Amino acid sequence: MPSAYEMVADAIEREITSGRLKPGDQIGTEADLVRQFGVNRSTVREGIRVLEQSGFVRRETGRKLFVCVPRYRNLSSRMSRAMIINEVTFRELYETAQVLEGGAVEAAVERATDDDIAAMEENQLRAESVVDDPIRLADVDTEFHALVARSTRNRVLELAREPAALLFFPTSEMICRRVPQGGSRMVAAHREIIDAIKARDVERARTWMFRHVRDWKRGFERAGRDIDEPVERIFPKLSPGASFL
Amino acid sequence: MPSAYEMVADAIEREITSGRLKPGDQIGTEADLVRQFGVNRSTVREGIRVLEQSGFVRRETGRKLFVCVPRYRNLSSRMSRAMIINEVTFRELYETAQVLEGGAVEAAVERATDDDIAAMEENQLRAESVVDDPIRLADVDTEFHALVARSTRNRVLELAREPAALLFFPTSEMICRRVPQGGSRMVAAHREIIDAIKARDVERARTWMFRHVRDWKRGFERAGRDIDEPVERIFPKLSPGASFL
DNA sequence: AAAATTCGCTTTGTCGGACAATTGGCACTT
DNA sequence: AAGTGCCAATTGTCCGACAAAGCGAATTTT
Repeated sequence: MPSAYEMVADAIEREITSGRLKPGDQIGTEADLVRQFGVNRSTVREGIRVLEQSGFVRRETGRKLFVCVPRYRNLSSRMSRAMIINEVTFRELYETAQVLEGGAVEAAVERATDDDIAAMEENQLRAESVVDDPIRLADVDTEFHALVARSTRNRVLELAREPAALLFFPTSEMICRRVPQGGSRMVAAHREIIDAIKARDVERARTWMFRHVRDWKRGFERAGRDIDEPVERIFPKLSPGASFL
Repeated sequence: MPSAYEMVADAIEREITSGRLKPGDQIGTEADLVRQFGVNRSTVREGIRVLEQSGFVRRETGRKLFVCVPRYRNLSSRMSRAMIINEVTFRELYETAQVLEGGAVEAAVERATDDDIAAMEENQLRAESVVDDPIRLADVDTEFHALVARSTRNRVLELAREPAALLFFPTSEMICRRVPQGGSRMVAAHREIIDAIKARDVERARTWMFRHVRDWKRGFERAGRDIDEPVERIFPKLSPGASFL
């Protein structure tokens, strides 16, 4: 027997997943829902919290409850935190990065538009200008990979890599900070990858992405870390600068 | 300024992510939290709903609030629903499946234990026995891929594929039902994959996984579907039989 | 008349208290 | 010691209330 607040949340969620409520639609006020479901406002509010947390509805600055397309960021960030608690190791992260970034760059070679490439070039300019600033460089690197992923025009793939990607940044930052020439190698790899995408050269793109990710692992090892160590609290907090996502 | 219930949720979440509260630990009663945070019980309860939905805490049949390792199933299923609402296409699903299942089988070749292989063999036996029952076969197929993923000993990779995998099942079922000999081809492919894993033959494993996934797409096409069609409501409900996940 | 301001209504966030149902633990019985 | 029944604790839900913040409309100002 599901409790009342669960029924409220489920009922509204069904309205959304079934398409009867579409993104952008407004949901009634709390008082409306009270009347609609015949439960107390406290109960309605608990149901709303569930939906809000699920990402199905959003409230904007204390007002107006409206349906929204669940933005992945929420879910991804929660998955990232789940991974931390589960004490996943750097090795797991690395291996997954090879698979996902390799797959992403392959699809990007196939589908990247001129706009996508322009965005990467712009990113590259910024990368070159902050090559000696570990924090900024790690941030730019994270963005670079997100740009590659977006170029795939594949939201499922983009989504699949995001939880892990959120954990890339903090480690990248640590690596850039501790490994001399890590920055220049990174920028050089990006250059090759962009050129390979431009030339629609899948093999070259995969090769350089592979090297780039392998460098990332080597940097991690040279920084004196054990790759079988949990990524647990290697970093202070989750990607403070990844605001562009 | 964050609202009170958010502060409660954040505070408890920090206790968990920082490691001060460990999985299995009990969190005080609602009354305790009321005293601890100096807010009303309704407020505490809203905060608890948020945490519960995030997967950080769980309540067992109306009692005892305890910290738990966020189990991915919740998050994955939510991501799947998000993908449906975003109207991802079969093509996106297919492309991602190639990347992820290919990567998974490669890691599985490297790390599968005897137990893993035994589980796959057992799964294969069941597959052979239900080769003409589309629903059961699709269910067994989903389990097969989950077994491969588990063999990787890579929770990040396992997690990355799960949201997409939850969408595989319903389409598999449709394909098995509509394409004659789809079942036998599937069983044959599984056989090859298992043998390749046993033989630690990466190339063969990748090749057959690739064929297997490609068959899946072909089945989809032969069933008269357009692969650029949103997977929206191809299926009635989300994986009713995937209880083993 | 157009723009700015003020006033009031609505809605949210929070609070305090209340009650039935369920559960856990404890004392009591066998 | 094991089983049983009672009491206290706890949860789910409800009711009513209030301050703060936003929105709209009426009003005032330019």
